Amino acid sequence: MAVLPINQAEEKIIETVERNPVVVIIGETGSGKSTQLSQILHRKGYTKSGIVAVTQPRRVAAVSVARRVAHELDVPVGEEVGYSIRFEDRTSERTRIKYLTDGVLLRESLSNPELHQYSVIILDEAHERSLNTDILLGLMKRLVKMRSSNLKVLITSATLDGEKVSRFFSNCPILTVPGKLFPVEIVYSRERPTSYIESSLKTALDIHVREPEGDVLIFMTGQDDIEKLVKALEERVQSLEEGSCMDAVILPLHGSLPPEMQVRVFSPSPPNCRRFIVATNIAETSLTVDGVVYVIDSGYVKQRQYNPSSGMYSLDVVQISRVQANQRAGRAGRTCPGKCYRLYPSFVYREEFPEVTVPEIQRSSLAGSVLYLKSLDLPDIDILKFDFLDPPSRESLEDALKQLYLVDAIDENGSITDIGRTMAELPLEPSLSRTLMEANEFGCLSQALTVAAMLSAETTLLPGQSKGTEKKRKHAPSNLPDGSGWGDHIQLLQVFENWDRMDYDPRWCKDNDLQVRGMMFIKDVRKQLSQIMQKIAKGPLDVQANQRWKETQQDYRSLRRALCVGYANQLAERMIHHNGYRTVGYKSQLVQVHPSSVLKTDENGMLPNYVVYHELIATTRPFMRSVCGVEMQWVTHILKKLEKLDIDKLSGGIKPSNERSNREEPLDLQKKDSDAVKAPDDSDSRIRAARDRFLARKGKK
DNA sequence: GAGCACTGC
Repeated sequence: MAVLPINQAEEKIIETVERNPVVVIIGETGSGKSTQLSQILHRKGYTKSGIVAVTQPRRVAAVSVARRVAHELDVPVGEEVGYSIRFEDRTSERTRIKYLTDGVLLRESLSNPELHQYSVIILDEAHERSLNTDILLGLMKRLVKMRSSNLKVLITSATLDGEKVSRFFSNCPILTVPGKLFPVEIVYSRERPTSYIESSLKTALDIHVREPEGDVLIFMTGQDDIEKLVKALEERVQSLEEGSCMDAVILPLHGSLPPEMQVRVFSPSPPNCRRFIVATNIAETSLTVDGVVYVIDSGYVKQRQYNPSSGMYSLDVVQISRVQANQRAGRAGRTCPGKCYRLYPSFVYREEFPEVTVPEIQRSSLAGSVLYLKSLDLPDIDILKFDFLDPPSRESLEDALKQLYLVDAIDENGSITDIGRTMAELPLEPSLSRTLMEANEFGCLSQALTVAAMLSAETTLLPGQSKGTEKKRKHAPSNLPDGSGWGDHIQLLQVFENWDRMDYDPRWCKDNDLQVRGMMFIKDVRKQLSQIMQKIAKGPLDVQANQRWKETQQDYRSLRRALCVGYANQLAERMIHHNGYRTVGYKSQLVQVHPSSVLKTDENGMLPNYVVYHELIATTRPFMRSVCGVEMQWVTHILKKLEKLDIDKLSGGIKPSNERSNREEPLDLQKKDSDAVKAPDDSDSRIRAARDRFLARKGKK
């Protein structure tokens, strides 16, 4: 075994850990921190009093690092060294070193808040700042105070941002371990490109003609641009004079590519052939492509962000951070010295790029996380004052409280209810966990379990809709069910029921353009949810997928009613005379049913008066994705609750009077929300009525 | 009448 940089620092690490409850360790790629830290502590006897836990943000990483360590210690996986990820617990009573995803550790701390079984907790890759890591950071801060005598916490980061983490943990020491990357030469563009597809194309061809062998990794923002660039590159490479340079293979790489296409990047390039990999930021951290010597960095990334005042997500192309730019450049120096071409001038990097990426906790809806924290019953903790490394905005926390109140997870004073406690046990977002509980009352639990599982992995439906085949598919009627007109949740239910009737035959998935792996995952999720529901009910429940499909009434009334209760925080009301909707409970927004929806109009061409939606997403316009028609009489209860809603009471009765009135205006100005997608102002009813008439006329034409 | 980056329990 080669000696890694971290082993040379072993003594220093041990000494520092023994004297301090928390230590920050900065180690670049190749330092060996993920595999060696746990072993160093194991050798020093830290596994005698408990388990050494190492968290990872991703499942594959947890598994592969655990395997590696087990191999180095020459033990079988699952014995002294094990791992635990969702659906797969490979640990035993003998396990001393345990790798796990941060989500699993969060679940464990729900049933065992002090995490007694662990003597050391290592939060690895903390610089990625995943939502779960950020919550764990806050919990660790409390935990080291409670268990100061018998718990060590190590936080590792790949960037020099350790100062901030150190300050968060009362100025704990920072150790730096060198990495093992080769030098990467940075080449900046002289000016900003007018089109970065063009610019990438030109740079890629320059490399191909002038530079010695080595693969090229190009970072783009999304599938569309990737496909355009791949096509352009293929044409241009072919037109190059034969024999003037080596051959070329061009490979796209992004998340919606089927797995068999993704793994193509792992087979090495044939001799005398250069590979061009055109990728999203999936190649930044999740997938490591070997053989890359050149990186082309567009300087942009597509990022999802949540606007708490409208309840809407948007997917925006934004500038990357300097940390991200360096991470991308580092991909060129893994096997030998490399080169990184940045398609932007150096002053843009220095003066415009933010230092670090905005952490996920400041870009997401926090309903689920807030419910989780409430269910931990942390004494004397007001959720608005929870100690986050980077606190989310007050607005975002208040939005979470409002959502939780509407689904009965907290009462009007902001205290968690029995319903909320049960919801927190389920690994689902609040709307779906609430739906399951209500469905259990209405006798349609088995159907709701299916819907919840399907929505947990929704991307599996109709994959690989490439532009070429799309038109054909539109005309070829799909064999899949249509939700009986009630919308997408019902369709998802019917799809799974059909598969169940085929005894979960993988061929059926293929015949219907459904990804087999995705559907298997859904089956696992459904099973897990069923087990948790049975545990909560302390007895057997009817959870068979197809228990009563023959008798199912065509209107799925009970299920839709359960969905209406669960999605009380995601309700929309149709405008008079046309099929646009306004959101209820948020700053009123004009939204449309997404065109991919199977929701049907009635004989007059009208959609239901009320729908609940799974998600609001602003792309070219604001859309509701996955909708379900609900009945007026179920909605009145929600409207009454909205009237009673008092956000100050919900936040714990503290009126932050001055602070709040001072802050609200500037916050609105700063907000980078869907103002870009201009929804008409709905405040004036006369304007609204006029617009309704106008749109209705337009509709008739 | 549109098209979504990436994770995770």
